[in-house]
Amino acid sequence: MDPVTAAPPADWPTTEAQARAVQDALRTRVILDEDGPPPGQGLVAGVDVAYDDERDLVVAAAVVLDAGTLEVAEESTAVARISFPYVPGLLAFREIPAVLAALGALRTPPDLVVCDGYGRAHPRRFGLAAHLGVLTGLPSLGVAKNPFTFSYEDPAAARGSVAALVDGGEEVGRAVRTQDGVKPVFVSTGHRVSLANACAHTLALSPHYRLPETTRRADSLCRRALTQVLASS
DNA sequence: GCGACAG
DNA sequence: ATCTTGTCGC
Repeated sequence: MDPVTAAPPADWPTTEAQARAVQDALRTRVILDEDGPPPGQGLVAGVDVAYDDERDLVVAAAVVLDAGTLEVAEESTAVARISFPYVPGLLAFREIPAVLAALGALRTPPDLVVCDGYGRAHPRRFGLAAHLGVLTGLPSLGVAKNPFTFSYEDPAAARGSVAALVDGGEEVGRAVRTQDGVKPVFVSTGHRVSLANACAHTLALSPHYRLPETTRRADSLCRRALTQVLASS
């Protein structure tokens, strides 16, 4: 399937101050008191992006898996101009236009969206997963590969072990060991999903590798799509 | 003030 | 994120 083309909204922020103001306004819409869909059922979408800084391009992929079998149900991709520089804490403004377009190109909306990065674990409690959840209305969570600026105790070595991810004395996420003896991933809630459920989803989606199948699939798809785009221009 | 900092 | 081959180990 060819990538759809995306453009940011006319009022997309230009400065860091504007972007932080958008986060402060939208964060009030995050829903934290829902458990979210049950792990192992329904459709789960993984989203990720790949960049070409030279050509100022970002390619997003959405891969929908059957949560029970982890088989691919549907895939989509989208291309956009890079709409914001990378600034820690403002990652969403770089990725969201392309990701929204990829999600919008799906025939069936998923029951849950799994993002690369953070949700509630964020300086202003409004990382990529929370932002995407609010804009789509879909339950969402974030799985990051690094602890960012947060602190945590190393979880026990066994798969399934968890430890709190702490920011200013508050548990903003969890370090989750998805494979025996392998570095944990860092899970936080996005929108309409509890932290416990977010961790359960992450484990259910990671039977064989450190990262969830959703993000592995989305990562490889957006890289392939970027290569395609570059080859055909 | 300086350094660190999701992707 | 991205630049990048072989290589150590199960």
